[in-house]
Amino acid sequence: MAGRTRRSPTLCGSCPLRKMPGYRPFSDTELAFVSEFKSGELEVQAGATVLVDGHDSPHVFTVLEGWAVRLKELEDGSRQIINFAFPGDLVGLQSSLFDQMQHTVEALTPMRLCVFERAGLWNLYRDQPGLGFDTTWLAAREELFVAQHLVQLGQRTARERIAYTIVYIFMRAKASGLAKSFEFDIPVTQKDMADLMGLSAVHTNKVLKQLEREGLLKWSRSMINITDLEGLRDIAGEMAEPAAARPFL
Amino acid sequence: MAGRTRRSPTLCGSCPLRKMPGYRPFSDTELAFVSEFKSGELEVQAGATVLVDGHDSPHVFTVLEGWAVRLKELEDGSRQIINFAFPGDLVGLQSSLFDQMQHTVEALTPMRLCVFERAGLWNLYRDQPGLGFDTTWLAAREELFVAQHLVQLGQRTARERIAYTIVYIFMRAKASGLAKSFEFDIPVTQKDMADLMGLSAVHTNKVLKQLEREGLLKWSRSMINITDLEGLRDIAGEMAEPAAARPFL
DNA sequence: CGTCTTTTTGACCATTTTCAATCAGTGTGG
DNA sequence: CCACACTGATTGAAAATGGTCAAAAAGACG
Repeated sequence: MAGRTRRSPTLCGSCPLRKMPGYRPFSDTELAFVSEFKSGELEVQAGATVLVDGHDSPHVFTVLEGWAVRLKELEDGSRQIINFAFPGDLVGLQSSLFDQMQHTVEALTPMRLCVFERAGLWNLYRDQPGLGFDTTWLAAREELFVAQHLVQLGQRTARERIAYTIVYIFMRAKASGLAKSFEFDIPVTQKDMADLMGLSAVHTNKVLKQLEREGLLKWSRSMINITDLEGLRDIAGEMAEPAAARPFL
Repeated sequence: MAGRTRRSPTLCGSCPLRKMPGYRPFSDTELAFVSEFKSGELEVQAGATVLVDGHDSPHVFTVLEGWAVRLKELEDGSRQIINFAFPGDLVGLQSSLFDQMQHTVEALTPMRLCVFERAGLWNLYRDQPGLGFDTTWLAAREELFVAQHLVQLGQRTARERIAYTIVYIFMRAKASGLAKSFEFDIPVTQKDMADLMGLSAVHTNKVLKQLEREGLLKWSRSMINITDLEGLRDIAGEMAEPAAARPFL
């Protein structure tokens, strides 16, 4: 729960996400509502825990900057990453709907998150049906992504899963402005990738090295360079993503 | 897409689900809205395909009676079951939100589904914010279930996954009135269980037999008898479910 | 009954895990 | 600036969980 309120909160009117292509623009009344709804900004360091499994939170957040993971930790110490959270993604909705988080949210990079009072969520549905609709859209898209991950774990080989993960991360990072080209910062360890795809870190490394030998990618330190996206896509298989401009709060 | 309109559609006012414990009751205006929103009823046979992956559907459905599976079929013929759909569950929302289904929905038993026009969904958000909220609730719960499955596939052994699945099915079937006691009809083949938990049918069978030898359950034909729920729970591990009374449309 | 699907079992195989060690990169304090 | 510590990456060898193949048994259905 490390973090502090920021000195100069971003104004919704000049929200950097709204300028990005692929993000649905707001109407004036929506903008006014969200500006009012937003109660603050949370800034956390890399590695910080934003939300804790099993706990309640009075807030919902929208990622403004940075990457996070949503993950589940088991008693035996193993962990399963459920998905990443990128800018524009909502985190903590579970807490508002079910009174308690069912997973933990951890920052992979320094992050800034818009803070909303859970209590105000109801007003959103009442006053801004379009934003209510958007919230459902975001929740359903999240389900879609998790289901796609499930398909990988259930039916595909380690090689396919790894290729899928690379393409998935690239696609999402690109869409959220965190990757400008085929070479980009990836604040994800090989262990993280292993924990996402249900593999051991050792085997993940072996497969990655093999893909590297085949000239598909190059991963050094926290930088990845995708040298053959089409090749990776072929291995990865189907990668559905909603076409429409995505909403966000 | 087999199915036909039913002779005598169920009236929302006398919806059997509303009488079930654990289902959130409607207010009068909500009831009136949904009665109007409901445009028909779809009755299908066991094995019928309700919604097809990759296709668009002008409808959203609420399961009124019966079980379905939501699944993804791969090019190589393998399939991954994403989740079951029980009475009260919404299916086809993806089609309304993303213009196309990202999975197939198949009936496991004869089913009846309430039909809603996708075009009317927007009115629901506008006129009945509470129901809009409920729709988000349902979508988020679905994500929660899929994430729980993901954790099983990623981190747990075959034995644990099978025990988890049995308990999960029991819990959901009980809550939706499809299981009255520890012994109930289970219209799920061992292959289905395998396809849900990312295992082979052969290994699934071996594990099930082992659990049977240990006196935890008995599964003959399409009937399952849970003889030691606590034992299964111990193996299954954490089984989160939202406590609050669930909404439905 | 005869056919089809599903379940069951045994034998063998292999993808992936676990274990063990080394190496590389990064950060810290003296 | 260097020794030390720590985390993450890399590699090889051994072990194992779970998969594939094959075939028979048991239901289900017309």
